[in-house]
Amino acid sequence: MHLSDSAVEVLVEQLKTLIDQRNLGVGDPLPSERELGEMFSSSRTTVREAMRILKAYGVVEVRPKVGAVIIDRRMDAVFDLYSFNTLELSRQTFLETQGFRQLIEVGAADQLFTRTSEDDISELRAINDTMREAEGLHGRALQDFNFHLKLVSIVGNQQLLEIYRIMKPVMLKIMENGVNRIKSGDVNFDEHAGIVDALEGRNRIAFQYRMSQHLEAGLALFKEAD
Amino acid sequence: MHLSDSAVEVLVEQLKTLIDQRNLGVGDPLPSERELGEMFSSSRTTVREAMRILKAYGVVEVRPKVGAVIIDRRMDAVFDLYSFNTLELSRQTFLETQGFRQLIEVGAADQLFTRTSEDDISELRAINDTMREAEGLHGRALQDFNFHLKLVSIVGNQQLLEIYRIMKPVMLKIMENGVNRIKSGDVNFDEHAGIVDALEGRNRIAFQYRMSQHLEAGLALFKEAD
DNA sequence: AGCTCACTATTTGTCATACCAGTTTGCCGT
DNA sequence: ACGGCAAACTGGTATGACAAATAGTGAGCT
Repeated sequence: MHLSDSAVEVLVEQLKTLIDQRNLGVGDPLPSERELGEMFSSSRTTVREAMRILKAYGVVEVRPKVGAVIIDRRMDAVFDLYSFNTLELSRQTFLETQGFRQLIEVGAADQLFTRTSEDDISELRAINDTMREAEGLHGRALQDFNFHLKLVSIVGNQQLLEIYRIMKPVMLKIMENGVNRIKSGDVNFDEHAGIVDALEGRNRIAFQYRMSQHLEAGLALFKEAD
Repeated sequence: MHLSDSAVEVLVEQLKTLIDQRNLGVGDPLPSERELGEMFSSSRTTVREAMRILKAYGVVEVRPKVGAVIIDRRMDAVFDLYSFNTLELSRQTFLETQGFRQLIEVGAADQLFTRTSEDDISELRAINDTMREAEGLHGRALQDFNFHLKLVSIVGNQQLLEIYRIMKPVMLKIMENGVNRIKSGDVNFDEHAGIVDALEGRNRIAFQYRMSQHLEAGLALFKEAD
């Protein structure tokens, strides 16, 4: 996939296979930097740059004298990614994320219809109420996210939940933009309410139409902004 | 946030504020490594390690012999995190992966119906033919994967494709087991053919039913194998 | 014996330097 | 004004050196 054959990136792959082959897990140590350089015929500079990548990914922790041990703080790494608040979301990031959500949340109608309970409906409405009364842009965006997260959680797929957890920071930013620049909080509240109604009544057409509209609004704005 | 005293991580923060202060956005160039070292009284080694972090975060792109420019591929970076520990992940989430596929591929019927062209249909059938004639378990599983990947690619969501790319090893394993222990290659071929027929005829009920059946088989195996 | 503490050896962190292989820039001659 | 060519610049890697940190060792004391 990677066209660039930078020695560092090659080394990262080699380290990956090393971890794989030796069946190393969390807590297991890696060889020292000089040793790795010896193993893969690279300078320590190259090894260190590769280790920086692994550290940035949150898969190794390095301490002087003790060396590198395998960890799994990838979630923290994701959080770090979005410490770059200064950067505007790129158009591509926005479109992809929103498109993905649309695919999931519109497409999950069938699963939702068979799985949603009365309690789920109540909870969705409660979250929506909370959102309307939430203070500040960030607070409303957070509740907006919680609403959609609850929807996805009803589907009951752990991996999907994990993906949403990862994408949470991006989604929050999108929602802040959406609530801020496109719709007032009340419009958002009404749209959510309509979605819940359609879900409760198992109205497939209405659900998918309203969900599409709900997600499309932000998408359209961004498309024309290009 | 981080209490880190490491010079590299300090430098990362400094670069972040530099980007902020100069109001740099996507496409803007950064000073050269030597220049940055001069600015922040650091060696080029330190600068390079900091740049590695930014690269891993997907916020800068470095073109050799030219320089670094700001980008925003943080989404890609997020999914790079999951290029690690595929084996371990797979054990935990065989069921979830299959459930996820079901969610996507059954749920994407609407998108598929509006987007699928004649050429897509032909290609799907060609892949299916290739699968029937493929040699060996692994070869058939690979073509099986290609069939489903093609389906997903029709949906046209880049992020979803990326997820499939990441899950590929897990899916291949599932498929090898499926083809090996449950169905003969011919059964698999027939199921695919039925799915393509339903897709071509825009028969929603048939498509979703057949796809569910097709994916459910592998799921059942792992349920009982557990 | 058991505990304390200083020391040693090893490892990471950072730096300075050098060289390579391309890219950009700008000057020079026409 | 323009084309071509060389110098300056840039990232990629290697090497060697030293500082800082710390796990492990072992001497010395109680």
